[in-house]
Amino acid sequence: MSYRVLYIEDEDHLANIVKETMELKGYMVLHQREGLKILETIPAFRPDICVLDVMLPYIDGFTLGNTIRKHYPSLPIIFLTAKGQTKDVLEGFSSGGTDYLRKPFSMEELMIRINNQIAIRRQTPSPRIEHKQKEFHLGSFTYSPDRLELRSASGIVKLSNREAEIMNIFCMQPNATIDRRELMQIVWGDDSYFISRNLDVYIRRLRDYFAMGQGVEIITLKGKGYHFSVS
Amino acid sequence: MSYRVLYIEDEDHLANIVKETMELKGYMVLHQREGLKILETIPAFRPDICVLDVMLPYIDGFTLGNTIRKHYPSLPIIFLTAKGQTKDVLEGFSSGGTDYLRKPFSMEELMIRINNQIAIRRQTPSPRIEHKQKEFHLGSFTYSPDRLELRSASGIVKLSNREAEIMNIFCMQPNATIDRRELMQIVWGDDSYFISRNLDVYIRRLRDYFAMGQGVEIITLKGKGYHFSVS
DNA sequence: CCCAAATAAGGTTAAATTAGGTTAACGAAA
DNA sequence: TTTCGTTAACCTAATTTAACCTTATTTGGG
Repeated sequence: MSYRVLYIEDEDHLANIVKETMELKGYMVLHQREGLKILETIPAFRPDICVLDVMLPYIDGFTLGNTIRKHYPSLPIIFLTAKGQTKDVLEGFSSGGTDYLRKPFSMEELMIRINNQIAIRRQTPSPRIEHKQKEFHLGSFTYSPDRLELRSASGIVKLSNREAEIMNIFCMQPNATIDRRELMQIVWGDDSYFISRNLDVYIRRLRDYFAMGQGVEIITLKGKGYHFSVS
Repeated sequence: MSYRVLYIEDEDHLANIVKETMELKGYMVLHQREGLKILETIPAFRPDICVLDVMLPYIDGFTLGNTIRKHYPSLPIIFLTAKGQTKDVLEGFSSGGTDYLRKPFSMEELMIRINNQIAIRRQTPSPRIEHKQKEFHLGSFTYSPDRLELRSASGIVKLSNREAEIMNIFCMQPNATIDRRELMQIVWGDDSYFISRNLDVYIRRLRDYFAMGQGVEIITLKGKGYHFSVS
């Protein structure tokens, strides 16, 4: 089983190196440049661990850590702090960090600490991340993520795993733009060409389902992603 | 309240510095030069955390860590490793360490990590002691893990050992995704092809049972595992 | 500055693959 | 000898791959 790492880092160069190394070790990594939408990303991606840079635009890492801790008390968080900032480290732990690493760090060191945090957490029988909502009302449809069911006047459709994963992401952000690459990253852990055709197939299926009722539409934003339009 | 640190270190000079610094910070420290009698020391001293040097006479730190972990699964252990010994570190974590520090370390760093480990442990409500529930109410069913019985309006089904093992795992995480490989690892200690067909057989049997009532469903998440849907 | 060709992005459909499901039968333990 | 767990052969459905199609966006000539 491959573990899922949510990694927030604004420096692209560093991020790419770290991401690739982690992927080589068999982890599924979702990298984002800032944490504004983290409360939507977490239930969609269901990470086993978060790795947060501390210096981030918009929201700093510690604030982010606090937010995560509030909603997901048992999700491990590793902070990446700038060197020589002990005060920061203390603040980091008080804001819910379970470990930290000073920059510059070796990948080896990071991997060890990630493995360790996941191992510690797995010993404790802790609840996995669940969908916060039991049901979503979308136009003339009702979607239940627990039962993977899409209900409407014309009947019940059982969604497959992949179909449901995409639905879950859409439901987190109704009437918003969902980035195509990000979507692929979350569902397939990859955004290559073949996955891309693959996503198309599933979008097609969802559109078929939604055509059986009213009020929901998946609108293509070419070059960007999809707009999940719900009324 | 002052926390209690059990500190095993054979270098007297270093040990004194560390001990004194910790005491200045208000910790109660018991320092010993080797770990031969650790299983007598722990219940007597009741430490909140153990700090173990790795290079020790008679018994090395990792072996010691293993022993401690066996008897006190939730007691945090910090290893102090010689520099440049990554292999050792990995071994250390697998032998139950919860953190480690490379020599030479700063006292500040050690204090931070000790505090953090104690804090983490305090957060965990009932650390690692499995709380076995007497009965689970699942839809129109009642499952009793003690009696291996699944009761519903249509009668009582006696579950076999294997059936119950799988049920137990499902009941720990209702409405969550259970990884297929992980499930096989837990029940059979193996996730090979034949085990896989085997699991299918048992899933089938459980599904048959649940078909006799309502509110419980085992949903396949292809490529992932199962979703134990309970209402 | 406009329009058509070129190109890139996404859509459709069906075949291929792989993961999982079903059923029956066999053998070991109780 | 009955129950349970495993193996095996065969079946079904989700997912991926592939080939081909359509539409938006870009580009460059007039």
